[in-house]
Amino acid sequence: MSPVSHLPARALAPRRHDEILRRLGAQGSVSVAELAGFFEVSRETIRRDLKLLSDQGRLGIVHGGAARFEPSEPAMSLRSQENAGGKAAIGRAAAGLVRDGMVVFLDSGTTTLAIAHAITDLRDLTICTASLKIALHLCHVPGMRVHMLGGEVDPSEEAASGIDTLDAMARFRVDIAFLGGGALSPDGEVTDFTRAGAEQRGRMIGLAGKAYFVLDRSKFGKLTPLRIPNFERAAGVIVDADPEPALVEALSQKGPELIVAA
Amino acid sequence: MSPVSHLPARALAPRRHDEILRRLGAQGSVSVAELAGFFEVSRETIRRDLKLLSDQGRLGIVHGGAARFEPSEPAMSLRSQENAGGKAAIGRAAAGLVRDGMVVFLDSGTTTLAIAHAITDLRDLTICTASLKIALHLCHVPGMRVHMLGGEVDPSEEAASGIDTLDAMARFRVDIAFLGGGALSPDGEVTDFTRAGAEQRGRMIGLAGKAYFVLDRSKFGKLTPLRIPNFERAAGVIVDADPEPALVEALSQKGPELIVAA
DNA sequence: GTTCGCTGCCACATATTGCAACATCAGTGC
DNA sequence: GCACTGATGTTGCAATATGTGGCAGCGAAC
Repeated sequence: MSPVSHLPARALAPRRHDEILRRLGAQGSVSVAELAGFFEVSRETIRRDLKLLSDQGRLGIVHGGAARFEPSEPAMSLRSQENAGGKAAIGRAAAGLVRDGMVVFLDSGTTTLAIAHAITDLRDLTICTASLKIALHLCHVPGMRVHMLGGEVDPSEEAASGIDTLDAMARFRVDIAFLGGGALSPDGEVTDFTRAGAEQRGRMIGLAGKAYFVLDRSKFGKLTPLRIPNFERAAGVIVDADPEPALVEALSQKGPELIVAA
Repeated sequence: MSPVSHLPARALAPRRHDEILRRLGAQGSVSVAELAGFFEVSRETIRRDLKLLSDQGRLGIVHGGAARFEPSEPAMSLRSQENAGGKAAIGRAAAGLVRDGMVVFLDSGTTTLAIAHAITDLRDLTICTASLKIALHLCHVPGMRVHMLGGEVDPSEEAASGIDTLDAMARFRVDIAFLGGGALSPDGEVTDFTRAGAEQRGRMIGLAGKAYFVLDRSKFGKLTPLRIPNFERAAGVIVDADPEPALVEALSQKGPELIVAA
């Protein structure tokens, strides 16, 4: 029977959505049965709610309920192992572009961490980064000033991100920036996993005197969903192996110089 | 009819995964039998969960259970410190003051790092810290949001400090703050080494609902040059041993409660 | 009255789980 | 080193919970 007659007014859809999102924030996950009981509606209704919120990208649906959305990228500890040699070569090549006294921005990521290890010979650098590990490493190197950008910490990157980070970034005058990326697409463009990441990197291209992307060979020809704004204004792309000729050609059309690290 | 289920609510898969990872973070390893008992599911289910998480590279499977890869061992990093036992006791006492859902500020320092290790059992905390190591540790605990405060990194503290940090701090509504200090002076006051540190801590006393200082016994009776503004408005001082009676008396005159951790 | 959106019910598809039988592993005593 | 033993890991299968799509009832808006 329909639960109309003497029951208190049934919760409106937006009210359910608010409550669902509130619970998600509080508990990390919600179950369909639990919510159906709470709102006194059928499971189908809850599922439709979840489907809707999922389409908006506000949560991820799992069997039996929903969970906070987390873009799944392999854990940091795993990625740092992959292609360590290539990353080190990129690190050395990148370090060669840096001069004493510069203000250097280092993005989060395992390749940029390799750069952090490669620039310890330089003097009087000001480092600007959102990566916890990079900050932790470089702050112990004499003659370096490290500025940590604040923000909400993304566990998969071990770095701050979000509005506060963008905000903090804008305060610096950066001589040279090294940026990571999710992939080097076949048409010669660097793309990213998340909207926020793409935005942050695109912003930095504009802020830095010179901006280089660093991508190891495992990122070649992959596809991730988001284009990086301003990409054509980057100074270069540093890689650790020759990409496909078509990719090289496409990249040279766009503008950024291709640097292959030995 | 109300579509409420009368079945025993079974834990959602993501909830199990969160709990498993949380325990891994806290204890370093988990056993299949233990988890099966806790969730009231069969061992096979737990094994399937572990297999899944292992495929994602978030843990390693061993005979009888699972262990984590990264040796960010709480035990190791803390044991290497002086008076590790005392700090751990303070950590537990501090964790006892925190409730699920709170916004917690953790100052930099080894004693507050011990608190970070002790609060991994709690749920849905928002952590606000300037310490790189605290952020790095807690960002991997499921159900915690970590906000890193930006600023220039002080190598001796491995934490951000300075004007940007003060600025970022002021944006948060903090329920409970745990602050370090340079010394517990004989007249029952917490003092600090630097002007900036004293200022930052004094500011946080005003911002937080409750502010506790944490000081292990090695800080008793020492003298450092700077008084902490607002000290008398702090909620308490947590220590790991009974101080001199005179010091206890002086402290009780000022206001903050003295908590001696066992 | 009609249309439209939301909801609940139903039948059927799919996913997850527990059980049971069997294979392996880590100790233990000899 | 070897056999024994209890605990742990694996696999196939059946039971059950959950997901999906169609359809109809009910109000609200027009």
